[in-house]
Amino acid sequence: MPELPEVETIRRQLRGKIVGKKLDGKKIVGVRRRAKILIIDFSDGSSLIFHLKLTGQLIFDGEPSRHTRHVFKFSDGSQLVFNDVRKFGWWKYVKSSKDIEKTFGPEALEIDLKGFKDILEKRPNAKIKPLLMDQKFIAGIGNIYSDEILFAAKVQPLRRVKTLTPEEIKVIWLNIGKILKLAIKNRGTSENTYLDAMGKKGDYLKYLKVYRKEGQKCPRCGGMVKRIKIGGRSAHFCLKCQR
DNA sequence: CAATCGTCCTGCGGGC
DNA sequence: TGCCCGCAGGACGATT
Repeated sequence: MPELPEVETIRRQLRGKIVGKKLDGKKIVGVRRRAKILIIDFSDGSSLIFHLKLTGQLIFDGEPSRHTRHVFKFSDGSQLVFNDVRKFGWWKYVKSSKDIEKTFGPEALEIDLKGFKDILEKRPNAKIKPLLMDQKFIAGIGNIYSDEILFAAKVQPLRRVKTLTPEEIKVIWLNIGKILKLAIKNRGTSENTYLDAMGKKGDYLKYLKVYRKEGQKCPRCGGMVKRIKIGGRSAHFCLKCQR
């Protein structure tokens, strides 16, 4: 499912392909990302925005299939194919993307340690995993990367914010940057249906340590990886080395 | 008021 | 082999 690294991968690939082209007569001047939203900007200030949700794909010059929801055709004959098996994703044209952009918290890759500490202080009773996935709190992290970030930080997903030590907070913050950047470098995680804008799978799957590894041995300590439900969503963590 | 639950949707895998 | 059931999940609205 497309989280920050996957959408960022698509953004970088698309930028090189479509900036300068025209869509319905409007000139494309940029391709941006905010949280998990992809934004195509036009010269008149309007934008086309996309949320890929769980199974959305945006493939440049892709071949339409039975899961294709829309094909955007550029004036030079190239096209952008929007596929979505589960139909949770959406796209819309807006006069301005400002309103939607301000509904999100700070970008996960832009917040500094002090800023991270400051926002954590506002939610002392929250469980850390759902909080990392709350887009109004911090933008871009979903189920896969929240599990992986907390594993790297050796922190259990159920830990309450107020019980975290300053050192643990720092290590969580460090790993938000480290893991998201490494995932971008690998063009994301193709755990299920995700494909990048070139129609290729991402390579981060091989780096996953706990996500969907229930019952397997922890690669760090040999302990058991467990899956639990937190607020109806699955969370994976090592029983032994995550505290 | 924050946390949880139901909802949207389809493909897949487990169980029999 | 085939069918049924349950599960997966982002985000929003409703509910507790």
